Amino acid sequence: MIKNWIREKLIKTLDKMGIEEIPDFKIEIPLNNFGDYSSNIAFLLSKKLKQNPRNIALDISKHLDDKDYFNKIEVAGPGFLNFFLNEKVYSEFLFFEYENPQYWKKASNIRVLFEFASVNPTGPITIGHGRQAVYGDVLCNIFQTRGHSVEREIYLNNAGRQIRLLGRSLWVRYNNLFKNNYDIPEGGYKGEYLIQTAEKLKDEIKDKFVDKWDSSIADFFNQYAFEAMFEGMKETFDNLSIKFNNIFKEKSLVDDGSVDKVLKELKEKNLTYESEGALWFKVSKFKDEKDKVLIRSDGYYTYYLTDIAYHINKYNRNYEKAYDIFGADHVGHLDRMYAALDAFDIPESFLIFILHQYVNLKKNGEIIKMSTRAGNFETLDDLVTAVGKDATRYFFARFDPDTQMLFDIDLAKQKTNENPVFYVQYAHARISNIFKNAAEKNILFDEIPVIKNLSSEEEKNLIKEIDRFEEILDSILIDYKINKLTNYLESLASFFHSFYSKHIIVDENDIKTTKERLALCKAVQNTLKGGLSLLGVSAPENM
RNA sequence: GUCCCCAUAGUUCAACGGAUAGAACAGCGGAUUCCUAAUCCGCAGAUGAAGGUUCGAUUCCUUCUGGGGAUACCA
Repeated sequence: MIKNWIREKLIKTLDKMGIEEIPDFKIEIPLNNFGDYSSNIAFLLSKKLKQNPRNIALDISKHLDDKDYFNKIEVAGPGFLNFFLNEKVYSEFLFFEYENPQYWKKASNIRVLFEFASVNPTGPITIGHGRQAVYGDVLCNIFQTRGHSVEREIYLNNAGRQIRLLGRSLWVRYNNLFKNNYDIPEGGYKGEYLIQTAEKLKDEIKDKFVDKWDSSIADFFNQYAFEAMFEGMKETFDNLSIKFNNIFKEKSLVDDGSVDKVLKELKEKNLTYESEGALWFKVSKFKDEKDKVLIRSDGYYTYYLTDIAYHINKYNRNYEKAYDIFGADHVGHLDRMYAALDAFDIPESFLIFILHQYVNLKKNGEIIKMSTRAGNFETLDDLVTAVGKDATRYFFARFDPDTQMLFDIDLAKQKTNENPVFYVQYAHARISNIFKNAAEKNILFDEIPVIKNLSSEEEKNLIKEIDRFEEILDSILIDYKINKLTNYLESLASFFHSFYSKHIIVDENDIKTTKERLALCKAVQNTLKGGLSLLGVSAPENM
């Protein structure tokens, strides 16, 4: 990276000047005429050296004399160091890019687990869930490409209370088909999708369970409903190209005794007690939180209990780290989970929670609340059908996970051209076309030329922008804000479109410059393609 | 009440504590004998309020206001 190269030059220079303990300074791409790159180092040194920043900057600029690479080093304003680079630097970077087409990919050596999209399998995936599914998938892609061996896992709650409510709700719908009126239970699922499932079931078993109900019939309905819902989920994820390495079912933890083992150990450690007929875990012993129920007074295990067993299971699978991606409603879950891990001597650093805010939907100009239970929601499938996979994925990836997003459904479904994904894709397609055009004129792009004529603002901007790619990816590893990637691609595309409209790229009268510009186009295209592929969005040759 | 996120242009979003707060859409005005006008160029338009820290604050701290979430024997 060019930035790192300047950073090293600066550090060496400071060393030469006898300055020790160099603070963590910045190299930035400044606005307008403040050079190609600039640094704030002088401000940070000013306190220590008890000099005004301007003088320090002047001093550094005198010592940093590398005429081969810097055309000019300027001290500006209160003490910024502004670097004007020689074309040679750009040329070398482009050459490197060309020699290593996917230079941003790092070998995967850190084994991590990502859990995301663990929605309750009690109905169709909603648009709200779509945000998390896309978010998780893209984040995994970025971790994977920057040196992590990522496993994607989805956890399905198929053992607890809601699956029973779901089963019973299905049974009611099934009976309704035979004109038997039963009511959907309190807290049950009222969405119409269960009617369709009931119809399918009716075809299969006819009137076998009409007016009949016992625990084994309940098990049958629970299982049938779960499988049906899960099939639907898989299809939805498939349509968005979201795949999981592991599908982890809550029930397996009950069946293989993991949950009982957790209970036994907690009891042995004297970390549980009974109260009001329920079994509680002493969360307050570890965190400033209320104690929590593990087993309800009606005998059902809580989500919390099975989730403890689940995370112990994760830990025993020897990942370097486990990441849980949850919606904002899970904030309360964090400290409880850490308390439980603590009880089993699992370090907090093993588990990282990544929370994202909700999606608010706007329909017919009104903001609506979604509820799977009430049967009042918009499905993700409808959205994908209406606008396509690329636009859906790009749209969700585009928002800062920490902010609530307002999603205007009508707008999204109709005016798909408003989605900036097309802007980025168009830049890619345009470049493909340039190469087609060059080939038609028999200008071959075989090897990268020595860059000598790329000195316009547009060309330098493009190279600098390409150079930012790795930096953007790495910063996402730290703050998990994947919207930086879409921002970046839009910016790169914008620089390209601007360059394109000002310069003729394929020019038969100037083969030399043409080849250099083709090299630049190749690098832009390569980066666009790389970024889009991390987003799971296609990079079309034609539009 | 307490805790967690958020508040930027008419709208939807940007901006590792840096110089003149960027885009997109909407609005207004331009550009195509030449590689795709799904584009480009120009105009107009914004940091919720009040303090504080700093050479410098949209960014950090405090208070307030407004929105969302949590505070379940829901998951």
